[in-house]
Amino acid sequence: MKLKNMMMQKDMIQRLVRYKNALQKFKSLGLTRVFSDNLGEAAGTSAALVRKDISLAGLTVGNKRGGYPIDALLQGLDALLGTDTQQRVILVGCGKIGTALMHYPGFSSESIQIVAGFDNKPDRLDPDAAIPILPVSQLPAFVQAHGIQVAILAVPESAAAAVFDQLAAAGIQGVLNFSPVQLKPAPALVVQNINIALEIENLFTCIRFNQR
Amino acid sequence: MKLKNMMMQKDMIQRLVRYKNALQKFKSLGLTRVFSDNLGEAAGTSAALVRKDISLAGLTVGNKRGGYPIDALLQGLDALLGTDTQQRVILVGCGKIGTALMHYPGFSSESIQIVAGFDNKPDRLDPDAAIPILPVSQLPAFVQAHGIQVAILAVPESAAAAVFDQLAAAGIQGVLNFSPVQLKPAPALVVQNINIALEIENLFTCIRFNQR
DNA sequence: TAGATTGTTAATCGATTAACAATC
DNA sequence: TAGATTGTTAATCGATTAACAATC
Repeated sequence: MKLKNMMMQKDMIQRLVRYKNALQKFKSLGLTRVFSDNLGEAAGTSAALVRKDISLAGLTVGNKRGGYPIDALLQGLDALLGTDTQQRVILVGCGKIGTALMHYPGFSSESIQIVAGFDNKPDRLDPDAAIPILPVSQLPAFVQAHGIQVAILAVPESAAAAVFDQLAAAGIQGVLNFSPVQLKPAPALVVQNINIALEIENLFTCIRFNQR
Repeated sequence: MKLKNMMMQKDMIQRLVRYKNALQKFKSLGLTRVFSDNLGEAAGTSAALVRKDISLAGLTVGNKRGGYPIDALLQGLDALLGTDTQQRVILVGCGKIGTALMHYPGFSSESIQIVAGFDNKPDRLDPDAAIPILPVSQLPAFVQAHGIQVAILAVPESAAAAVFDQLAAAGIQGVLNFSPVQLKPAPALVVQNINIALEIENLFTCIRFNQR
C-alpha cells in the first residue's frame, strides 16, 4: 500500500476521488467486481489510465483475469485518501450563493458538513441557528476551537482578497473560492477556484469555435 | 488576425478569456500598456505562456520594447472571442442553487443574462416574473424561439441525465453542469462540469497529502 | 546607443496512450 | 487450455518553459 510515485498531483488525486465515488455507486448496485474499462467510463477517463493510476497508487489488488474486486479497491482508496469521516467546512460569505450552499443536498451524501457561516452584514448574523452565522471577527477563534481546515469563500469580489488573507492567517489549509479573484497561492494552502461567469464565457467561446 | 494554430483547445481559450478580463481591469485602472509578465500574473500564468498564446492567436500587436497596448490587444481578443454582446442563457432546475444563480451579481458584470428558468415542480413555476420560470415541457420551443445556445443545468442528480438529453435534443450547444453526473459527451456539445462536493473532497485529500 | 521586451524556436517536462508480457 | 484482463514498460503526444535573436 505504498505510493510508487511520491509526487501525486492534483489531477491524479481528482481521478482517485472519482474512482472512489464510481466504485461506491457500483457497489450500491450490487456489483462486486469491475474492469478497468467500466471504471474508466464511469469516471470519465480511459481504461489505461485507470490501470496506471491504480498501479501508481500502490493499490494493485486487481486480478489478471477477473478485474478488480470493488471492496478491496475501495478499502485501499479509503486508506489512501483518508477515511470518509465527516468533513467539516466553514462558509465565509452568506449571500445568495452562500446560503444556497448551506443547504446543498449534494453535501450530505458526501458526508460534507457546513458547520458555520460567517458574514459581516449584521442583518445576516444568526448565532443560534442550526448552522450559526457569526461575524467574521469570530472566525479565527472558531477555526482554532473546532480544528477547521477547509473554507468555502463566497464573498463579493471586492472583499475576496482581504478575507482570504484572514483565512490564511487563521490557519485554514484549503479554500474553495467562488469569487472571481485570482488568489495569491500562499504555499501549503490549497485553493480550488470556481468562477461561474468565466465558465459560461468559456462555453460561448468554445461554441463559437465549434461553429467554424 | 489569423490563428496560426487551427486547433485551439479549451485550456488556451480559457486563458484568452482570462487575459481579456485582466486587460479590462487594467484598462479601467487607467493603464494603456502591459508587459507579458504583468498580464501573466494577473491571469495566473507565466509571461512566456502569455507571449506564446498571443502569438499563437495571431494577435501580435506587441511592441518589442514597450509591451502590449491594452486597447489593441482587447480589440483583437474581442474579435477572436466574439464581441461581448449580451450572452443569454437559460437555467434548468430552479432549486436552491438555481435560484441563487438567477440573481448572481457576477453575471451582470460579464453581460451574462439568464433569460428564463425551467423546472418541473408546479409550485416553482412563475411565468410572469421578470425572469419567467416555465415548465420543462416548454423548453424546446423557448430555445428555438430565442436562439438559446447555452444552458445551466442545476437539477438533482436523479434527473440530470434525462434533462441533459432533452437539452441536447432541443439544440443546446453548451451546458454548464452542476450535477454530479458524468454526462455523455455528445459531439459538438460542450459540457463544463462544476462538481462542488467533489472539489471539496479534493481539497481535503490534497491537504492530507500536503501534511505528509 | 544601451537596455529591455517581444516573438519564436528549440528543449524540457509530464501526462496519457499504446502495447504487450504475465497470468488468472 | 484458451481467452481475457491486468500491471508495467516504452512510445507518443502536447503543453509549458527556456532561451535568444530581433528590434523598439
